Amino acid sequence: MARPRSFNCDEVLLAAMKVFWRQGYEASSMADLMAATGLSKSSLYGAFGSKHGLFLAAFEAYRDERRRVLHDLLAQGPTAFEAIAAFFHKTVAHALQGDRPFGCMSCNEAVELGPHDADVQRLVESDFQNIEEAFAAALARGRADGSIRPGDDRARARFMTVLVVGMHTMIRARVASVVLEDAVRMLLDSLAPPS
Amino acid sequence: MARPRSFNCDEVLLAAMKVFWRQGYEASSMADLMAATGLSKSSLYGAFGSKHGLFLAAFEAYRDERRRVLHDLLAQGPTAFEAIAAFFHKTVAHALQGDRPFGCMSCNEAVELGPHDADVQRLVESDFQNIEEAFAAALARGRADGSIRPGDDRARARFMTVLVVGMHTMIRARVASVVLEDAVRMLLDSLAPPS
DNA sequence: CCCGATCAGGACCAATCGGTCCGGAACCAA
DNA sequence: TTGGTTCCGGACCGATTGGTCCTGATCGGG
Repeated sequence: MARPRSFNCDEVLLAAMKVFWRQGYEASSMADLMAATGLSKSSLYGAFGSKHGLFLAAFEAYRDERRRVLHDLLAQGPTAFEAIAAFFHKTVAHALQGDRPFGCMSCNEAVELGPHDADVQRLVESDFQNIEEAFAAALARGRADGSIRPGDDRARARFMTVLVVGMHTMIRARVASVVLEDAVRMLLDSLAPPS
Repeated sequence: MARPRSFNCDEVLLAAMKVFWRQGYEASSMADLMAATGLSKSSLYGAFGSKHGLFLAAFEAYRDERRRVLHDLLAQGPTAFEAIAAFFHKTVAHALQGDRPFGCMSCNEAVELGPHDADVQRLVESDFQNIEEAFAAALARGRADGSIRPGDDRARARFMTVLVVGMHTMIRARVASVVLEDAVRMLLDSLAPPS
């Protein structure tokens, strides 16, 4: 045929995703995206059609990647309780780290584009659903290994999802980390088996 | 002297606040604000100096108003537990209502401007602090009237703050209300005194 | 070899943005 | 009445935006 694509689509989407994640959709200009991806405007429009198309592709990549990481994190560790504890502590630690106080891209875009963009709303919803399912799976494991107090696991998974969303929003606001630590402690207390 | 101000500053700020609340800062144009406030561009710039100045004034009005409402809501009712339960149920009901799925302005601006605007970050932080204090006061009342299980009230107030922030973000994303209801139920279960 | 596709890069466009300025009408105190 | 102030509304500005189009160089399969 002819000359093939000379760039890696996944790497381009990853670079674009970082820009959108940090700055949001409207605040990210095509110039920013060209610089971050290393591609020319012609190539970006040729491959993704529009800024919005590039955004949706990058957002979808974010969601899929996050789903993988989340399931992996919550599946490891000796017990489900310890996996959950490690996950939340790591989330708080990221907030302290300072170089990445960008929160969660789904939360950010739920706020910015959610009310006006059905495609984005759908992706946000599926990401939140993924989080809930990952927690539900971890709670099921906890029920099996006895590391978590018995309870309504579906409701608890939803509860934890809301908590994670709130934490990420507050991380982006650079709230004092002690607030997050206290919240995590309260959650873990409610999950720990009765002594 | 000369001709006095012919508009009510509070009403203007309230109108501007609604626009910013729903659309965010960047997505709100001066034309939107002129239409909502009923003032001309000249008057707006004369009174507030800039779009950013108008925004900060409107945001501050939001924070102050919210502080009042929150303390009032959590102080009424026969017991602290019932006041807290009513507050969370009302929050969820607002999400169902449909005509106001705008979430919380502080959460929205924490996401949009928080990372880049120190003034906004300060206002967001103080709003979150106000929420925490309102919950702390309610928990103290609950300790006195025996309607709430004893525990670490400061940590619990922070926990509830994170939860509220998460709920508002998810409300803006138009998430299924059952998720919020489950989360509220889990919270109230953890606050209810042992039977 | 050579056609067809992809690349970079810049010219260019219409639209929108926040902000400034000006003219004239409205208003009130002195 | 007069002078200072506020109001509106529109003209105007420079900057930036997403998007289109074109040129030319580059590359690879038939």
